[in-house]
Amino acid sequence: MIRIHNSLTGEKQELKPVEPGHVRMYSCGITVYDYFHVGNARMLVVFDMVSRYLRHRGLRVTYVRNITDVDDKIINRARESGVEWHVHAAKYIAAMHEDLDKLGCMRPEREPKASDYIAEMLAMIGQLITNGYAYQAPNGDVMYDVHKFAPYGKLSGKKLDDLRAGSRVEVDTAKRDPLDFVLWKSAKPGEPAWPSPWGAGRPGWHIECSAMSTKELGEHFDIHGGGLDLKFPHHENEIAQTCGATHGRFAEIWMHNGFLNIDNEKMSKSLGNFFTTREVLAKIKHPEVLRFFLLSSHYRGPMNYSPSQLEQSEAALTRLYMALRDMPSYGGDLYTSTGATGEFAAAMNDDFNTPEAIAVLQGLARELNTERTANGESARAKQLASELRGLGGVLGFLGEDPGKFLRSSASAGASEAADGAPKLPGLSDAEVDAQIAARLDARKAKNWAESDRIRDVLTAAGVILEDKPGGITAWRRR
RNA sequence: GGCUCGGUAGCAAAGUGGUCAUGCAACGGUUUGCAAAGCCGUUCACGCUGGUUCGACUCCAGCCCGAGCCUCCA
Repeated sequence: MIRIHNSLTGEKQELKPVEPGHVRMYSCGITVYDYFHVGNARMLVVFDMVSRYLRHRGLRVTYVRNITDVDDKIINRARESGVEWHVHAAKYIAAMHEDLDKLGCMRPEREPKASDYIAEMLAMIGQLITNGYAYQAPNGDVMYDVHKFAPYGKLSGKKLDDLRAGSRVEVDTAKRDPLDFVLWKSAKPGEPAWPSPWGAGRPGWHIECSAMSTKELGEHFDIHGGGLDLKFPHHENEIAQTCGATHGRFAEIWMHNGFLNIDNEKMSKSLGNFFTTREVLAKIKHPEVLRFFLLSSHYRGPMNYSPSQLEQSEAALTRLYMALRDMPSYGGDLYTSTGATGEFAAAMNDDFNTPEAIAVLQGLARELNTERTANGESARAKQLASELRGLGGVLGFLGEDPGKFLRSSASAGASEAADGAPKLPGLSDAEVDAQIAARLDARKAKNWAESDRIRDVLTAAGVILEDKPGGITAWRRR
């Protein structure tokens, strides 16, 4: 039984797919005006993890994650770059896919782009007007009439009066109520526009997700996710739109991931604490380190991004890979478990408790180490290795060849390392092997001074040696 | 002001009414030519104040501190 915290009720509830055995989930993807930042990465990794786990449990999953490709920021950036908006968007969609592949995020079943769903949005807006939930304002914009939708505010726990009391909402005479939001923006010179019954224009942001999710998943599906900041107003508005137009039930469970903060503050450009995923990936040993970090705390809580925490994640992940080193990939049956699989499932079934699931992996690594020390590559060791690799795979890591992972290092320019240590001179694998061969000769001659000198050189280059029985020296990069 | 969510050992981070999280770091042991890695062991906790209880970090109340949302935002 999989229990998930539902933002709509504030409680955990059992996942019971509307269509038995088939989970349909939607998450609000990103707006492709730039490379996405590590906060976006958290949301993308979290919902990838959710979809992976549900699949792992044997459920059929249809995961839809949209791409917002029509938006003020895109239009502005495109203008600055002197290209058409869709050209700008296409560039960052390609970049997004590159970064997502590195992060180990599987492609969702569908990745609808807002600009391909204009017809569906117009149909929905028309239906909202018919149903009395929307009106065209004097300036030509079509607005949602918040008053007409009684449950408005349920998701975010807000009341219309309270929202107004907050009153940071700017006065807009085109609106009947300050909280009314735009469904269709009338065209402005130089902006993309599509014809509509209310004049040429482009869609408001909120209607995009209502149109795409219902078109792809129907009016009643299982999970709708996104970042905590989308809870209000975006998701609130989506509910108002979809339910207003279809009178359907829309999403059963709403999931929201917490923020990724920098120095305990939300990332923002004004504070200058803004990191793109791309630049972070360039600084770390392996992309899985970032994924591991993002899953090392529970998805709903806030988490803090810092180089030292990335280093801790690297160390923890390295420990897992060390346990798997020189263990070939056995095709063993994951489900004939040592018990860890059950513990892992119990953790994940409880609202996707990835930190606890990772603790299970660490326990498995310890058992594997102990077993290998005692009995070498025994049947049990193979079982443990297979299980560790398999369960890690459910979370989307431990997919790399251990030797390759351990010998990888941050790409050039990044060895300034999190702690500000000076950049280290790099050595190719072949150079390292040559040095080790030379050291082995020195060791055979019991020339410890020379042996240690060579090791010091390698250490300075970020290479750690491990002498094994039988004159074998394993190595890895730190 | 309204509405949320947090405060766990040096750093991160789970969890529970009554022996254990887990990882990193530190210390000791084992091992090693010396290391590294592994294993074993040790140190270091549950914001404050009351209450309930045989017993609370875990439940309740109050308080303090921090963050977020109420405006585009993962």
